[in-house]
Amino acid sequence: MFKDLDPILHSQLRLALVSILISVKEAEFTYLREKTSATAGNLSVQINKLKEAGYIDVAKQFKDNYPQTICKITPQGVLAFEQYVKDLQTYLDIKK
Amino acid sequence: MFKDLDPILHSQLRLALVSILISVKEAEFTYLREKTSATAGNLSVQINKLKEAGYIDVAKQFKDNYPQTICKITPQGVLAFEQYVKDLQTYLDIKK
DNA sequence: TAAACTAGTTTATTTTATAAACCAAACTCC
DNA sequence: GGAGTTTGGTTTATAAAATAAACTAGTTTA
Repeated sequence: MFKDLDPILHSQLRLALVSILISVKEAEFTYLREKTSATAGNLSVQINKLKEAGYIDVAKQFKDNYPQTICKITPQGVLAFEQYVKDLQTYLDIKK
Repeated sequence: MFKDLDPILHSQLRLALVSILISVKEAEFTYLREKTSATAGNLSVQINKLKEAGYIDVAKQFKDNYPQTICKITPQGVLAFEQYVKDLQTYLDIKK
């Protein structure tokens, strides 16, 4: 009946991040921070979890003398998101 | 952009419970336990949270000598669920 | 009448999410 | 050129949540 929901994605902030990254393909830390209104600390932690899950790739570099963190969704991340949406349907489609 | 998700409903088990209760209008503890495969302890806790949030009504009685707990969704619970689904769309509809 | 089962609740443990504090380097501007 | 501020984060601490384990109270069965 109900499918188990991927706990990595069943988190408001991480879901938002993956949602953004699927639509833009690549985004920097500060952009993600603005779009999600997350605190930097929380964002840092959740980005790491998504990275460890293999759902995003994270590249650190310097831009205009400042550190810059760039995130990109992986094929695995796309699949996980699609599966999550499918699984979620089992909770939302209410058959009368 | 992203709407905050009702934390009461953004939980796999509680979402499943509300989902069931919207479709059946009334269900007993043991039925909910079977449908969700939850442990009794977890179910007990989550039912109480939904009750405290005003999303369900809980009635305790005896049936065939055994205690029986019956849960029913409230109008507020229906509204909260509908809002949750709407808010969730902001995470799932990806505009390319 | 002892063992096992029903239908839960309560308490404890683990896991998560979040916030607060911190860090290093770069700018600002007097 | 040094104090204070800002950028772009990370790490650590705290709060909240989910879950599991242990317990209660009573019932049925052998």
